[in-house]
Formats: sequence, C-alpha cells, structure tokens
Amino acid sequence: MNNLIITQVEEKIKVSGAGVFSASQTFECGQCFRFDKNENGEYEGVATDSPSASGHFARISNSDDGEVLFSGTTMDEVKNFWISFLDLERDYEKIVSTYSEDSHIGVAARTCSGIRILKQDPWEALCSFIISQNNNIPRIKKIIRSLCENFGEKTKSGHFTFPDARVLAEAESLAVIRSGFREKYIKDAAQKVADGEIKLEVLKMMPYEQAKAELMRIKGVGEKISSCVSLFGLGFLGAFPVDVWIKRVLEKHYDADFDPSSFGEYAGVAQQYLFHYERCYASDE
DNA sequence: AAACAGGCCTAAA
DNA sequence: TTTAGGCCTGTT
Repeated sequence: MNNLIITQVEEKIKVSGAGVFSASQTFECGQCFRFDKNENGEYEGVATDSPSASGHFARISNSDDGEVLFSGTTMDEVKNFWISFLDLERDYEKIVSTYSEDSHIGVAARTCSGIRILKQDPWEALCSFIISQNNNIPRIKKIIRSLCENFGEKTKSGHFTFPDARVLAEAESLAVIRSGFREKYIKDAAQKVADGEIKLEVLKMMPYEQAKAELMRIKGVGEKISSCVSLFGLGFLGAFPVDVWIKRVLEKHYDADFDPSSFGEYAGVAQQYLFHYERCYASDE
C-alpha cells in the first residue's frame, strides 16, 4: 500500500499521501457514467469489482486539505477495492513528466492534474461506451441507470449492480432501456462475452493492439469505443481514444501529421487531460 | 421544428 | 481506401 495512510476521521475514511486527486475532475471528465454529485458535493455511485462482478457503493470527495475522503463504505473496502479503483497508488506526476514538452499538454495536465484514470470493470466499460456512441451524456447516464435497474441486482444497501453479460445475453428484449439502434450492439457484446468468445480478463494480458482488435469483432465497436474500453476497462494507459473533442484539440494545437502515440506509454492519460481541458476550461476559439 | 449528440455500419466510388 | 447517409431517442 505504498505511502498511503488510511485513517478514520469521524464517520469518514481518509486516504492521505496519494498526491493530487480531485473528485470532481475524476468523476466529471467523462470516463464513467454511474457517479453523481449529491447534495453534499460528494460523488456517489456503484463501481463494479471485476471479475467477481459484485458492486461497491461509496461516496467520494476531497477533504479540506485535498486528500481523499470516503463515506458509505468500510475500511476494508477502501483498502481492498477503492484505492485500486481510483488508481491512488500510481504516481501521476511522474507520468506527466514523461510527456515531451509541448505547451498545450503542459497547460492541460497542470489544470486537470486531479484526474485519475479509474480502473473500471471491462464489461461495464464495454457496455457503457457502446451506449455512448452518437449520444449525449445525460442520456447515456439515463440508459445505463435503466439497464442496471432492470437487469442488475439490488444490493443490501439498495443500489443496483451492473448486469452480468449472461443476463443481457439471455434477456428477451432490452427495449425498456430505450437504447435505440445500440441494442443489437449490446446484445452482440453480451453474447460474445457470455459464451467466452471474447474473454475480457484475458485481453488485459495481451498486447494493446491485439486486445483492441478482439474488441472490434463486436458489432458496434470501432476504433473509438475499443480504445475507450482499453483505457478505462483494460488498463492500457497507452490507448488514445479520438472523439470529436480530441479531433478539435488536435486541429487547434497540433500539426496535421502529429501522432498522438508520441505521448508514449501514458498517452491515454494525456488524452484525458486534453479532453477534459477542452470541454471545461478552454475558451471557445 | 430541425438539428444535434463523446460512432459505427453499409453501400458505393 | 476513403466517403456519404442513416440510425433510435431525447433535448433544445
């Protein structure tokens, strides 16, 4: 557990020593869809533990001194799940220092330095990013909520788990979630994962390009979605998803022949800084 | 009311 | 190999 210090502070659990962390940047940079800000400004939601597929609930925020604060969970869960999920043991400053100095990534990384790349469950990431295509965030969240409420399981704490691939593969129809033309894509993903034609846990151990190619065998999964799943679900921090926002960034700040893979081993982290900066901090033109 | 939203598929050059 | 439409649905 490296240099992390875990303490009980009143009814909350505090994790110190993780370096810069921002709950709002992490949960609002578009990488996940099941965490929402509550009336106390905490981000609460359920995260799936792969491969057991069990759901963990927590409320996550920053303490006044910038450390990580949890409530609604336990010391054990923080130690055994949340620290890993939030990637708190990784040295992000070191990652940023690997980028070759160009001013724009410098500004973006500094401004968005509180972002952590969540280690999401690959199956949940796969479904979520299939749903995200040609769609907007409020509706993405709504569809995913409906998916969990209709096909997930209700936990003791009253929250819903993300449905298992088998459940979706066997479901008569997914029409209730109103995912439109994406339904057949979700179905195809569920079937391939359920009968082991695609083994997500195995993809984690393959070379990135190969894992991505496997994902793209699924209907409705192309270049962008496969790289999102690779980055957010499989732990390939070198994956660099290019969507309309990133296209805009590349046009504005980089030469036409610029190759994002030149960001290196941690290109995906750079992508997230660039993406979030463009959406939330950049002035329009 | 028409356009648009964090892509992908298919058909056609 | 690249390019144009079309796609479910909800919101503005």
